[in-house]
Amino acid sequence: MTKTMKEMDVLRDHLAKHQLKLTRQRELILTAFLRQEHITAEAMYHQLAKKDPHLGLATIYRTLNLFCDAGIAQARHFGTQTQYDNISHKGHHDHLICTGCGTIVEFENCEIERLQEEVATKNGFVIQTHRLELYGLCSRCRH
Amino acid sequence: MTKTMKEMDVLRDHLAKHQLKLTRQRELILTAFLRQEHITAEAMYHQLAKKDPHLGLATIYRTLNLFCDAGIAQARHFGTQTQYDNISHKGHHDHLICTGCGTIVEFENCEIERLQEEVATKNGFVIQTHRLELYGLCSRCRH
DNA sequence: TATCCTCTTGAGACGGCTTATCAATTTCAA
DNA sequence: TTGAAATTGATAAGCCGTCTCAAGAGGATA
Repeated sequence: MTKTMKEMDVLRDHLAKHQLKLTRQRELILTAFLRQEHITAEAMYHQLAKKDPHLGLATIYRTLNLFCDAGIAQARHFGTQTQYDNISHKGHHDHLICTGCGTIVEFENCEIERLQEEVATKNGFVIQTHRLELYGLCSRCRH
Repeated sequence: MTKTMKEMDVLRDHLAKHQLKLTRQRELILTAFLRQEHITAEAMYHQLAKKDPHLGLATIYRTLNLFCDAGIAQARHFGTQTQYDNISHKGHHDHLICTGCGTIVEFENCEIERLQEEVATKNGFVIQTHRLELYGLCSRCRH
């Protein structure tokens, strides 16, 4: 079973549970979405314009938000725009963000993830996803 | 020397260095800002409406952004709004958020914070602030 | 302290991003 | 195949934050 199919099943499951329907547009957007780690609605709009010139921007926003509800995507506000992160990659990508120049460095740290699990367990939670963003100045912006 | 005075001096210093002026509004907003850990422009607008009904929202935005330039505050996008964090505030907490019922549990974990510093240093960053949110199901919502 | 140049303010216009509206279309269970 | 219900595309509307500009305030200088 490919990764794409796994996500598609998650979507199908969510749709069934909520009396929603699987449409051509939702399949198209999911397929495109799974090819990236994160993307904005606007960027996807341009990316898909070739494949379906009539696909509306509103539909993309609606669909990406649907993916968030289904647990496939996660919205992250950065600057004035919303980034939609692919959660299946997300588990291992946190962000260091320079408040000076906006540079984003991705990192992963198993030890931090382990401690997160520990905190969650201590509070009776089971983690589905998380968001960790460190804001500061990169070496260049400090001078 | 009180904490308020220390921040006020930082502001004065920044103003002097950039040929800016210390106004009644800037003093008022700084005093209010230092009383909180983080606040939105809109919230501060309502908070200060009693003290100065003519204080404009644009002035609050401009002033909070000025504080960011001066290194007193830090802007962080949260939801659709911008949160202005008080950088000198140390008692920072992170959040465990239940995706089932919306319950939010605050926690702090020194070990995680230490590891964050480590990651930042390794990448040449100096952290100003951070945000850590763990999303999952609480014990009640799992059943 | 009075003067004067410059910076700041307040009010509202403006612009970018996202969501709401609604008639036409599509999905899918029966 | 049919029909109720969900979805779509186009665009209007809404929200948040910034810009504009005339009126007002700060503060260096004498």
